Amino acid sequence: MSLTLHNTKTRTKEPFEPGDPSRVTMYVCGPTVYSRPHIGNARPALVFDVLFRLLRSLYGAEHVVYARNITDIDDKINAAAKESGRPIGDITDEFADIYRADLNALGVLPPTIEPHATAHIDEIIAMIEALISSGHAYEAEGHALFSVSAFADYGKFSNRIRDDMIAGARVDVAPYKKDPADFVLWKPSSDDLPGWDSPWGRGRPGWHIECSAMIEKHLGETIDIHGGGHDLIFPHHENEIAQSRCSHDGAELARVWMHNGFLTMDKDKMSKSTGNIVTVHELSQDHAGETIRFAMLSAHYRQPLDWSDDLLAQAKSTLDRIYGTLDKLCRVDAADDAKPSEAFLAALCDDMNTPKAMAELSALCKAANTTTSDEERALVKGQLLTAGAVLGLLQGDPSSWLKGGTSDDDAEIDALVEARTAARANKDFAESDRIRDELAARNITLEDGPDGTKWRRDC
RNA sequence: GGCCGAGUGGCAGAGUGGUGAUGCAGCGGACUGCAAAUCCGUGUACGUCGGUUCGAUUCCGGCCUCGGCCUCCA
Repeated sequence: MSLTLHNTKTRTKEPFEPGDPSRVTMYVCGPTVYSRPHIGNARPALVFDVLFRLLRSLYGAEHVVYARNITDIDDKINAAAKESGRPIGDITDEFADIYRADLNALGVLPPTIEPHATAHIDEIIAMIEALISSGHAYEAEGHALFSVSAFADYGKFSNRIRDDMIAGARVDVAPYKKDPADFVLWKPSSDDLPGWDSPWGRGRPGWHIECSAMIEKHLGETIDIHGGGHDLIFPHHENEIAQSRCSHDGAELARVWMHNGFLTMDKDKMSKSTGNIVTVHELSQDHAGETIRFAMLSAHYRQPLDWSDDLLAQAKSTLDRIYGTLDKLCRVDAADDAKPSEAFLAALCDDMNTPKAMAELSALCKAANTTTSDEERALVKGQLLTAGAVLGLLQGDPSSWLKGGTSDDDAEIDALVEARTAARANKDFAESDRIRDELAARNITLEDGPDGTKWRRDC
């Protein structure tokens, strides 16, 4: 199955061809750790988790190297530290842990490498020094600045014309800049801010340089896939490209650039600065991580997605149906050589068309529920489970899913169900219906089937 | 102003130059003691105005509306 991916660089879908199929490299811009991640922050992590799983299944788990960074030096972190009076390291550690825990709850696999910016100061300084000595950057008043005029392709990636940007007057026109579009590689730190000694004095790295330095160190000069949110195309990725290519004799930084679309709430961009957010933590209080994951993947990753309670409710209903099907197959062993169906893989390999892939899941459910062949049931069960694994879904115990996990009153419910079964055996339908009504009042729904009565918790 | 992207049936959301994905919800039926689940059936959907075409939701152009980036931002 050949993989096709949309490349931001060319704005088209292209066949994916890694430089080395035995070492497929992917880098995704991770979080700046100073607050809890909101569900919008989780989209790239989730989307590229699916790509990570897909690449592992296509090239072999040992042949994919996925790096997602942690930015632990940043002015917002400094501000949070000052406000709370806590040491910066405390804050970055706490929120990095929360980030990992929140993503874990959504079924996101840990990346192969999780580089921290502060652990790569030497590499950052070395890259800046090289850029200065090659004439692509310069020092000014304790800063190191990248000279955009030294990179002829600057602006090509994000399709931006320099004069328009400067005319916008929103770039920081600092007096020490040779050109208003030049951006900071290194900036001085006052004594109360974290800083490292450098050839340009005590200071800290600019925003973009950490990614260039960490990619070079862990993945190489040219990587296969670079991902992130749509808003990072400019300036972040444009600047990364400038730094890295000028450090590497013009070698391209990434063969494929992928950018996920944004989440909205009530049609407005979800953004920390506007407060229009819901955190992963909050969502996880009321919804299973798998429901949240399913909801996120129900739209194509490049499309905008309006996040709402209704979206989550629909995701839950659909998952209930699939798990209900799997529950009916509980006595069937999945086929030994199980693998996802061709149609499912074809959908995912078409630029990660998760909605279409999920439609295939429904087709499999229908097949399972209509066939009379045990052989086909085994086949379909295997296809459902292996397809689910690529999406990071459906790996839970179906019965447990339907019951909403384990609860203190499970035994009591089981007892009532047994009592009802006894009543039904005696044709005492008044009593059996009374028990069912009693359970219904507690959001318990019963299903009488060939394997006896099953129950599930609706919420 | 420049640059992106989007407008699909009650909702979500794929896709395609010509037989109306898929899920949720609704309706009818089968099944069931009755339900539930499941299955079967059921919807004259593609912002708008033109153009190309035998034929356009799908291609081209104009327009309208909405969102994003151009400053930190997933």
